[in-house]
Amino acid sequence: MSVSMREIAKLAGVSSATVSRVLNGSALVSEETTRRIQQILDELHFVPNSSAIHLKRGKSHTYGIVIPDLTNPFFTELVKSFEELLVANNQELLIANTDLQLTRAQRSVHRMLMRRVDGVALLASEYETASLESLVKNRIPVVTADHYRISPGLSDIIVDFAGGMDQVVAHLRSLGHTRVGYIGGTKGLATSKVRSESFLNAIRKHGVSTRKSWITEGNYRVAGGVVAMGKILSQPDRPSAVVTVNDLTAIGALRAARERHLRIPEDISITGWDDIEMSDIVSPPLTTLRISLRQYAGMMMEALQATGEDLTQPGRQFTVPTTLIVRQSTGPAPAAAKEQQTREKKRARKAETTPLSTILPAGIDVN
Amino acid sequence: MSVSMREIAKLAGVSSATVSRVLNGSALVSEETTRRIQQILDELHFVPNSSAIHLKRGKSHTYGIVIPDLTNPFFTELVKSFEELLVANNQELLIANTDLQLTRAQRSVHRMLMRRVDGVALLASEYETASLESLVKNRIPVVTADHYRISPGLSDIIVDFAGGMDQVVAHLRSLGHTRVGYIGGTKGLATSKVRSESFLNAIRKHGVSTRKSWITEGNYRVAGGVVAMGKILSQPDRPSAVVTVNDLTAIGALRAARERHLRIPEDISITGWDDIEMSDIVSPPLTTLRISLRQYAGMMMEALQATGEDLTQPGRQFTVPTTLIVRQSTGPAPAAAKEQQTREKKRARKAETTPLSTILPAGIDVN
DNA sequence: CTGAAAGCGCTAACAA
DNA sequence: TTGTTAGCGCTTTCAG
Repeated sequence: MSVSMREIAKLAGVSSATVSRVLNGSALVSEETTRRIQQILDELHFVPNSSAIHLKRGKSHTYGIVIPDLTNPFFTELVKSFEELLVANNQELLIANTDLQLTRAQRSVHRMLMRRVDGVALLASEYETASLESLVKNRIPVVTADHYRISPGLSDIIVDFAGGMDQVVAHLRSLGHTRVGYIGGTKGLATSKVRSESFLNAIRKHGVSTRKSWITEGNYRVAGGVVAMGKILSQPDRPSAVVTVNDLTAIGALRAARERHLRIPEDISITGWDDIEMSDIVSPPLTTLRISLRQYAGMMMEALQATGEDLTQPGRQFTVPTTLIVRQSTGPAPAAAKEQQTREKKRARKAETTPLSTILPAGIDVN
Repeated sequence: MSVSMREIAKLAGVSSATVSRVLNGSALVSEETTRRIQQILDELHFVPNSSAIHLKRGKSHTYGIVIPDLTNPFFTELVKSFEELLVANNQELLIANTDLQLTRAQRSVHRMLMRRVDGVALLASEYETASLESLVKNRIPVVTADHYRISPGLSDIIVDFAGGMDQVVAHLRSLGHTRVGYIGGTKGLATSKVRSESFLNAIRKHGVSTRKSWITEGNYRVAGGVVAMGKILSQPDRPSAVVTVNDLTAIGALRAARERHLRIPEDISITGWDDIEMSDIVSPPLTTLRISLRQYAGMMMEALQATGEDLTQPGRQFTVPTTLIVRQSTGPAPAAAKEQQTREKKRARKAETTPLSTILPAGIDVN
């Protein structure tokens, strides 16, 4: 076992209360004793036991975050932003990775409960009501992502899918695309449904056409994008652009297209969503929708703190906006259905019809 | 505050000791009381307070891991493996991201100390002696990465850089490369030095030449690779292959080469290190050295547990091997110094001189 | 089979 | 300015 306050006190010839006072900088302890105690503290490398403090004070100063996939950059980047915020506020972060497994999600929540965390950000989408319920029952503030539901102690942050889809589709339309496909997220998740509906609405609004066989599902990961894009590309009649549900999916789609020797964006345009660091690094760099992670993390904090004050409050609904980032994975649509024949023409027209306003690479400091 | 055992006890008309017994499944409590207590437990969604348990039992059942960059896939993938191991062992993982800032590293270690973690994996390289020292002084088992030093309570895991460099350089040599450049890691870090020396040794051994201006430094990130590769490529006389210190650096190098319209591997070959998931996704997929993260995580566990038993033991030195994964970022060397002229010839010879034994993509389940 | 009591390391009245 | 005391929520002898 490590050193305890009592031992320090004994060595200094004072009571543990005095040591505690020195440790907390508080109170008016004589300079003399302070110095003496401080010296012993340093010598013995004393570090207070947080469990004891927590037990006594009843505050854990810890927030939890439950994410579905630690290897998805969107989440790690978000975790990073959130952690920075917490550290600045003298709080700790407990991270739990569920790997999309229900049991792991439940255990994670259970651990957070045991820790008596001050709040939980639940970004896993496969949680069932049980986890959420026990959190709420235990009066712990919760903030969810794209859950589309709030209640006392439960806030929610939704991404503006409608607005974002509107932006991408408008962008594609302005490039001349009228036949657009879609790769969505895991089937059965509420957020997947909202996203695909937003896509369909945008399609309708902008007079762009699609067809059932061009609407596919992925799993928010690269592999899912590869498979889904394969399905779209194996059809005799292909769309000239494919909108995907997130950057990892888009990267998979890119890969599938490359395997079939299609040029991007000359033969087919692809868009992503999230603007993870990687999206500017793949070839070609992805046109995507950026979500400000600082903003997102800030909303999580705000939601958790607000609810923390008063658990009877209804909880808040936040909406995080998206920004269209145009890079090289989208370009003018091939003129006609038989793309092959139009390459020459297209090259000639390229200079005038390319409204690509490229922005600086994100997250890459080249100098 | 949440429900405590005492309240449960009161409701069940028993003492808290009995409730504790039921909770721990232990002892011989009558079925009748067990059932009665269990019901109340369920009804009230009771979850024990881990701080109290920790305080009482003196065991935190928590390990800590300090990493320099949460957005570097190598680390997140490692964290994931490590966490899986821990969860299987009923332990928890406390993650700390230092973002390469010394103060953050120190604070992280301090938090781990407060938590009385059972062991710490210190993967940050910028830690100064102070952090390590307080860990050791507090009798907490520590395992470091590429620290090249062990002592009582302090184990170390080193990657077999010598062996790995030998493999890459041999591979390049067999492809006809005799002029090879190198992009290393952040200057001043011990591990960077070991890596570059390993490279130089391998170069010598295989009769490959390099030159001072081809030996550059990055920062283990994409941006550093871009800059370093830029320096190499801006020289009138270029190497035909560049070995880099990790995959992120290699990806940066790839990017820099692409910006200069060089074809890879036709014009220049590039190798990475780590075999992160992304390395098989970029274009072209990277030839790299794989480090088994399961193995690495297993070693961390083993080291921590072994030292945990007996802190007077000297600590162990582990070496993790590497496996060369050949993908498409390396190919036959251009025949002569003036690469441009040899393209045609090379194409003709390609069939016979290409010993690329491509392996299946890692981490991508296409079906 | 169950309860009483002590104590893990710390803080916060309240006294002195 | 400092010490005494009680107690946070739990486990664990030791009695009964």
